[in-house]
Amino acid sequence: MAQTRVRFAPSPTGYLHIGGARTALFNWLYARHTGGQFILRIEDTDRKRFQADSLQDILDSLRWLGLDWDEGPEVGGDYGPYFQSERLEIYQHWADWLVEHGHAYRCYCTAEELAEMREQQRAAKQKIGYDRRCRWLTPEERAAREAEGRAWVVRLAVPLEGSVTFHDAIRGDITYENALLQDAVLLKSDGWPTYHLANVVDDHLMRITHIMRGDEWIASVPLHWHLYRAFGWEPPVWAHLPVILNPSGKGKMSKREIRRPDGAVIPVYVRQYREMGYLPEAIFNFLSGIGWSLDGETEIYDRETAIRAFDISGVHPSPAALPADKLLWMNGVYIRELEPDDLLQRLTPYLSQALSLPEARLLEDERLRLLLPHVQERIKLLTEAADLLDYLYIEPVIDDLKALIPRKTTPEQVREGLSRAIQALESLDDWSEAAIEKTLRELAADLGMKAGQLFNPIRVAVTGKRVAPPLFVTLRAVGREATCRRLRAALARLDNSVHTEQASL
RNA sequence: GCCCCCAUCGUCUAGAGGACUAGGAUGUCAGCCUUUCAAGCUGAAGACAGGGGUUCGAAUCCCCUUGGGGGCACCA
Repeated sequence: MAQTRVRFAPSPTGYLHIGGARTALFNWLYARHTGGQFILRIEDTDRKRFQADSLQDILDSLRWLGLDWDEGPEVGGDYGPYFQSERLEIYQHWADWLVEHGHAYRCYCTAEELAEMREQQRAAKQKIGYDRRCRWLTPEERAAREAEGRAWVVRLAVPLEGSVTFHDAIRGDITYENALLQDAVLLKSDGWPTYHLANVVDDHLMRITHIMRGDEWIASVPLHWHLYRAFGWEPPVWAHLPVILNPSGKGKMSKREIRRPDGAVIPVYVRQYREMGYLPEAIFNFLSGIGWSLDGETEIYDRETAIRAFDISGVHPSPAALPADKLLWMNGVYIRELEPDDLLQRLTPYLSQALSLPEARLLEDERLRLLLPHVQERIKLLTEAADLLDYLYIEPVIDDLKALIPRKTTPEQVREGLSRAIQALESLDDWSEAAIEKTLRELAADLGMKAGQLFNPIRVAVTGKRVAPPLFVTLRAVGREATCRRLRAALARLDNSVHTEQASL
């Protein structure tokens, strides 16, 4: 059997969508599984919707996910060009060919005429659709219109009767009545092709063996089928992937950012996931599990494992809601599996941005390395790390003094605890975790307080947060001087508040 | 409106007529651990959309209903 050749054919009308990424991923997996080629083709025939920065985003996002292409932009290949905008003569040639062989015809209708036709159809409650008026033009009528210099499009002359049955590798046989089909436009009046023509011509010329794409394309397969037949070409294998639905399960995944009832933002572009601190390997793993599963048991697996196991026959046809909470969990799993150095490398750009610090300074900061393992098991997104580390670089602000007072603890106890902690820590010779722990535990016992009653106020005083990495390593990282300074500051605020806020405390 | 596709826990899924008392994961809840929060460990609740067939036997096959999704452009 000939080598497998699959393609991902995005349109540069927007950033790479998560659903598009899944389509690309499945194609890529199949190419790698079969040892075939994965081709990237840019379908830029819609000049109205073209967005200049989207092409770069698509390339960047695919590379970020590790979906490398064997032929396509910036890579080349033997079947180029890979931009449809550079293949216009090819489409025009084949459009002419179809007209000459009676499979297509020139239609001279203007947009106004078509609008009027639809209006009449609506009024008469007839079926809406092109009535093929130009299909039946006599040679004389045609010549007259050409002589007038009227603009024309090329339309496919679909059979009026009969039906098409084609096979879908995921869904089986699907039948459409020809009578329901439109004489679709193949070549626009500006000489550019529509999707239908360009797609069929390119897939054939590029020797594509399998078409895997979103199932919103199913309805246009009959048209393509007729095109292949008119050309006398062998159609590839079709496999229509289930669409990804919104996390709510309602409707196809939005094209733009969506918001959950609880206010959480569900990103839809790959770049948004990257910005939020998702790992590419987590996205890869996650996406592969929508509409396909490795074995029904294993959730976490690497790309080699997925490549080995992937097959079109394992793709199941039903639409799936994007399980956003599962992705978050999975990202946490991948973060926890990272080697410390790797984690630091990946974290640095996010920290640098959040804390406005140069990356170099972060990379050489030993205190960061000390805290890193503890941050690692507490974050599910790379962007969450800053909140667990910022007190290393900025003096904490305690907005709410109540945060200093644990439950079942009096302000007096806290004041006593902080005050004694300062004394004990200032005179501590050995600023190690073990020594700090021993000191503070003994102090708590001495004061007759539970560990938390003493530790929690210290945590808040030193980090400004109720939630932070474990206390002793945190104090070690922050350093004796800063620790004691912050404890004193907290104590002072507490003393100060006795007069002004006593009632509320 | 017409056409097409789809249908297992809230969600992602396993399930190719008997191995199903329907498995895994996530999420939720409870407990343990514990200096906070996580992580980890235990445990619990939670699904074959409904109705007809076919068959000795149906989550699995067929039909209908219902529900969901998609398509009907000189967009892809």
